[in-house]
Formats: sequence, C-alpha cells, structure tokens
Amino acid sequence: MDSDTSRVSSRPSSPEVDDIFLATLKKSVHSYSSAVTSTQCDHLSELHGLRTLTAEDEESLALRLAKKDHKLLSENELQTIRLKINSRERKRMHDLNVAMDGLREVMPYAHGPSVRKLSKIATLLLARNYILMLSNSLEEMKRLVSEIYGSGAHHGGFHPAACGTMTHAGPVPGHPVVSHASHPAVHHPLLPPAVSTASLSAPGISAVTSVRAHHGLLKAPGAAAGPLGSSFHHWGVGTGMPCPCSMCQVPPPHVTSMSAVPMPRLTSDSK
DNA sequence: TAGGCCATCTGGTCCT
DNA sequence: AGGACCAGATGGCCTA
Repeated sequence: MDSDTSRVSSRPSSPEVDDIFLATLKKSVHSYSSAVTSTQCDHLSELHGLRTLTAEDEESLALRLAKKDHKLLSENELQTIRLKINSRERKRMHDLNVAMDGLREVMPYAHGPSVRKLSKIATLLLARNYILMLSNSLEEMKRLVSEIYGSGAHHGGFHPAACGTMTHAGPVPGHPVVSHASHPAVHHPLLPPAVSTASLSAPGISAVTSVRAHHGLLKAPGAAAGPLGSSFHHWGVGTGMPCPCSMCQVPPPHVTSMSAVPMPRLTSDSK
C-alpha cells in the first residue's frame, strides 16, 4: 500500500555531487542539442572543459549564456558560471526542502517508514489548516477562560457535559500540540479516523487531487464536506460522531476568512 | 500507460 | 555585479 516509502528514502533532495555533475552535463547536452552535434553528445566527459567546440558551437553558447553581457565568454568560463548558478539554485531548493521536512515533522501526521511522506502541496495545505485549527482552539480557550473566571466554572469539570459519552481520539505520538484543559486528550481533526476532507482543501484545489487518499489523510466516511476550515470536529472513537462540545464548532468567520486573504509578496512587485 | 510528484536546469527579474 | 527568487521546461520515478 505504501510502496512509495522506498521512493521517499531513495530520493534524497540533495543528490551526490557526482550525480549532480553528470546530470548537469547531460542536461547541458540536452539543452544545447541544437548547437552540439550528436557525436559530441556521445562524449560527455569532454564537456567539462575538455570538449572542443566548433566555432559555431562556441558562438551559440556564448550568445545564449552571455547575451546579457554583450560579450563572448570562453566555453570554460560559461560552463563555470553556469555550474555555479546551478549549484546555488540546487542549494536553495535543498534548503527549501529541509524547511519543508521540518514543517512535516511538526505536522499532526503519522510519521514513520511505512507512511508515505506528505507531498509539498499537501504539507502546505495541512499546515495552513493546522494553524487555523490552533488559532481557533486558542480563541476558544480564551473564551472559556473568561467564561470560567467570569460567570462561574461552566467548564469547571474540564469537560462539558455535552461531550457526554464521547471519547476523544488520543494524541499523536511526537506531536507537540499543547493539550488544553477542557480536552485533556488532544484532538487531531486532521487525522483519521475523523479526518475531514474539507480541512485540507483549499479554494480552487480539491482535496481529492491535492492529497492522495493513501496518505491516510482526510478520508472520513461520511465526514462533512465543505469549504476550507468550515468545521473542526472532534470525533468519538467507535461512534464516528463529531463531538458536540463548543471546542468542536465552526471557527469564527474572522479565522476562516483568512483563506480569502492573499499573501503579499515579500519583495515589491509593484512597478 | 497516464498522471502526480519531484529535482534540476535555465533565463528573467529584483534586490543589495 | 552578484546573489536571491521565481517560473517554465524537461525528464525521471512511482503509483493506480
């Protein structure tokens, strides 16, 4: 089922330098196939400063890589520059992937060798919903605290009677979520068995396409479908029923409306 | 085999 | 000028 595990472990985001270099050479040959003859393609090793180019080849390369400078660089110089730029870009993407892995680690999602790694898009969407859920929980906590200290301890028993016989799903191992008083057992609305497909879907992105079903994410039979953040439910183990307590209700509009707020670019695009 | 996901290359643009 | 960032293109790997 999770045969993709091997893929995850066998596909490091930062391949060995030799592989990178070979890939670079291959790509270079491919990219410049219009300028490099097939015979030259058969001699990859010559590309690394050893291959001799025809005058046409060199001119073509120079024009394509250094047209901004309006000067013709030697093949070695161009190759060096190109490799340097490529290396930087690889490092940048590698750092990005490291950050993405770090995000995955703190997500309420089962980790382990038998669990398929979240895709990038799924990670981002899940993170977003997770933040929304936590924000909602925090707001609710504040409300409960003011309620307790204001008009007596409605939640004094740390759990509303409304929750009745509902049993909450247990916490996810390793998950850093802080449990709250009214719900000693941390809820994970984004996880089975009570995962709402809606919780991961974003406007314009269907949950079905954005998250593969075998992730074990967000496929709760009969779970209420709806727009992103429409509901965060606790689920009674064995009952399959959402917890009716106030913690489980629809997030306030000001929270859900975040989905409509475009994220501004850090760098100025206006010009 | 089609589609999803990913890494990489590449050229352009913006920023310092 | 050099580096960071971005998006398009490409090809590989994997799954259904």
